[in-house]
Formats: sequence, structure tokens, C-alpha cells
Amino acid sequence: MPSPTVENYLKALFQLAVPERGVSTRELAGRLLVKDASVTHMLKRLSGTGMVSYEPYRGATLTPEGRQAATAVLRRHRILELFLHRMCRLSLDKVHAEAERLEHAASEDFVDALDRLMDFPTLDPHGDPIPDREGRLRGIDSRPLTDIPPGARVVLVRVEDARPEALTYLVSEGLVPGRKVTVARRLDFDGSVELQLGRRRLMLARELAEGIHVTPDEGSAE
Amino acid sequence: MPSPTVENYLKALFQLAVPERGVSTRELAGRLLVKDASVTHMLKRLSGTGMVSYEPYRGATLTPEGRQAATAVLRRHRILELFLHRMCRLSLDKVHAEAERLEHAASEDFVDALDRLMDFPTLDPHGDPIPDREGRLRGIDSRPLTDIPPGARVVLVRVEDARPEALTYLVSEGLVPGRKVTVARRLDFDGSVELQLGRRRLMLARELAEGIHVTPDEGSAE
DNA sequence: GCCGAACTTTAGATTCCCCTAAACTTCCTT
DNA sequence: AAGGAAGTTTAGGGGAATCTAAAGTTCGGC
Repeated sequence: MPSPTVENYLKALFQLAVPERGVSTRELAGRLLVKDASVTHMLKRLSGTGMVSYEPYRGATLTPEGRQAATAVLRRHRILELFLHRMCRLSLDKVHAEAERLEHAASEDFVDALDRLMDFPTLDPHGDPIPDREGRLRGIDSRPLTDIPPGARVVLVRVEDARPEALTYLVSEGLVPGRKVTVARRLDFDGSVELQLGRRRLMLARELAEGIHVTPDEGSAE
Repeated sequence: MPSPTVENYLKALFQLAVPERGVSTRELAGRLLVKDASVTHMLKRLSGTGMVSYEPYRGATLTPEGRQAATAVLRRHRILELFLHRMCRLSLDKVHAEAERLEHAASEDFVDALDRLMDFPTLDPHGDPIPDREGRLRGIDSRPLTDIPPGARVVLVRVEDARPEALTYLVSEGLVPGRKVTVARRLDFDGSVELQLGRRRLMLARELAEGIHVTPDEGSAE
């Protein structure tokens, strides 16, 4: 059984992966808030266990086994988040940290039981897809708010769980998955986005807008 | 936040405690499956943090803070066990190990939410009382099966979760909290006990019988 | 009161895992 | 091809938790 730290490396590797390119040491170090050297060291270790294929100076990629392990962690994380939010009524800004700890202790059996208890959900409370037992992710066709042209009416699909305070703010403004909004303006010079929320307007800094993924609104009324 | 190991020491200290007497190094070592010297070392550490009062060669006792921390772990453990059994439908012989891992990652908030979800239960699935938030335990007046005179009709109150295989066996025989049985015989030379189960008789070795706590049956029919 | 058995502590190592700082190498851009 | 940025290695540290071996303490029985 991999240690929590190893699981976190695998998860980060999975989430930072882009097709055709290894994940760089620096990128990983940034995500995991550790120094580059620690990452190098760990990548060697992971490479030794066959979870990661690692070419010095070329970055690292998950092997099939590594990918499987990573999606298993992700699955545990997201099912736990949903359970904590939907059934335990913990607030959105708290579930991430709690799930982050529990995901390393929860067995597959337990998580499968939660999955059943919630009738096999497909999205976590942030709108992120929950991998199935085989590690398959149902992709959702969404784009970050910063990519949307002004005037478009969209539905929030995914709100990243970056910093708890940011989440708290977004929730307080009603910006949660499912919410429909219209993009009023986009300020190209700094990437911020202004939204029309009912009769109110709200300005979002680029940093926030980038973490909000939307899809065109095809529904009827608000 | 105490490490899992520290929490396990505190829990063991609490469970082995007898009024007026410190818990001995050996006893702890036996329970935690480590060497005596390791226990001494840890006891000193815990003594330094004010959780344990420790006098060399005299054993150790929990301080009020230590006791509070220990019952908090116990509360998390038992609520988790009940949740895993009652709501997740994990079998009795699996819940202990799972709870043992989760108890060190679960926050009070989460456990309180489970508590609410199950409508504030007072007993875990083994029949052990669940401490309240202040660490109070509602005692239950029960005696081990080995203390019961032949002929007595009793209700199982608590079935200790010692070894999973033992539990599996007891469950398969229907010996779970709430079950009513009659003590048929007691073999004083080895401490084993024979039970009358409906029309069947079942012999239990002392080791097993000691872990089964019962109270006189005051109910009506079977 | 002494002695030995049972128990406990001390001392010193080890393992695991993770970390940082700083020196060093490679790569890429100019 | 030089120089700086990016990446890697070396060297070293630390804490947590464990172990073995040996020395010390307690205590009951003779």
C-alpha cells in the first residue's frame, strides 16, 4: 500500500498530465509545495516501483499501473467529497481538506459502499467527474470562463477547489455547479471577466475565472 | 494533532486503565504489539506533552487532557464502526480494521455529522458504548459470560472485537449483541462455557467466552 | 534480610520517509 | 558558443517509531 505522500504524487502527476508531454519536476514541486530536489528524489523512487516512467531532464509520466493507482485515489477523493457534502452537509470549502485526509485511509470497499449509498453519482460537488472502478473518466465538454465570448449564456459545470477562501466567496455569490450566468464583459488586458447574475453584475479576477468551467446553456428559462 | 501512533497509545492506555493503578509497560507493549523498550520511550514522550503522567517503574496514567484525547479517538472509532456497519453494510469482522484506519484521519466535524446522520446512537455494533463529545461513557452493567452461573437466561450486550476470525465465527453462530441465550454449563477447570441456542448447544472456549458480555434477560419471550 | 524472577529502563542503532541547501549538469536562447 | 534558466545530484538532517542488548529496579518468598 502506497504511503499518503506517494498517493499525492501520483494524483498530482495525473492531474498535471498533458498528452505527449511528461510532467516537469518544477511543476510537480509547485503543486505539492515541496522543493524540486524532493520531487526528483521521489520520482526516482516511483520509477523504481514501476508506477512512473521517468527520464531525467524529460519529466515523468504515469505508467498504466501508476495511472490506475492515481485514478483510484481520485475516485476515493471525489466520492468522499460528495458524501461529505451531500450526506454530511459539510460546507463546500471544508470538504476538500477532509477528503484529502480520508482518501489515504479509506479502503475500496468503504468507498464502493459510499458510492452505492449515493446511487453511483458521476460528479463530485465541484463538478469534477468521478472515475469509475476501472479508472475511466467521463469527460465533460467545458471551457474556462476566461475563454467565453461576452454575451454568451452558460451553465457552470465545474468550480475548482483551489483555496477554501476563494470557494467560500464563490459559494456566497451563488456560483456553484448548475448555476446559469451570462458573460457581460471580458477585460482582455488582465483576463478578468464580468458576469451578469440576475440583475447584478459581478467582476471576477482572472485567477478566479480560470477555475470556473462552463458549457453553453441549452436549457430553457432560468 | 497527535500522530496515529500516539492516538493508539492513548486509546490503549484508556482501555487498559483500572482505577487506582497505572498501566504497566508490559501490558501496553502486549496490547500494541511492540517491545517494552519502545513503550518506555513513547511514555516519556507523552509525559513530556502532558498527556500522560508517568513514573518510571510505576506505570502510566492518562492526565485529564490525555483522557479527553483518548475518548475522542474512541468516539471517532465507535461512530465510524457503527456507520460502516449500519449504513455501509460492511460486515462486523471488517469494520474494526477500517475504523482503525479512518479514526486517525476523520475530523470531529465529520464524525459529528455521522453521529447526526445516525440519530445520535449510544452503542457501537459490538455493543460498546459511544463516548459523548465531553468524553463521558454511559456504563452498561454487564458481566463476561464466564461469570454467569449455569441456568441463567441472558442477553448479549457486548461482543469484543478481538480477532476478526473469532468475530466471524461468533456472527455465524448468531452471537451478536441483542441475542438471548441460556447458559447450559460451565466447565470450571478450563473456563469454557456451553450455551443453549434454541435447540442447539454450543461450546465456547474460555478465550471467546471472556469477550462476550451479558446482562440478565428481563424481556418476555424469545 | 537476601535472592532471583519478573519487569523496566537505558543506550545505541536502524529503518523509513521525507525534507533542505548548495553544488553541479544540461539545455536552450541569443 | 556563452551564459543563464531549468533541472539534477550530492550531502546531510531530522523526526517518528521501532528494535536489541545490557544494565537497573522491584518485589515476593524463603
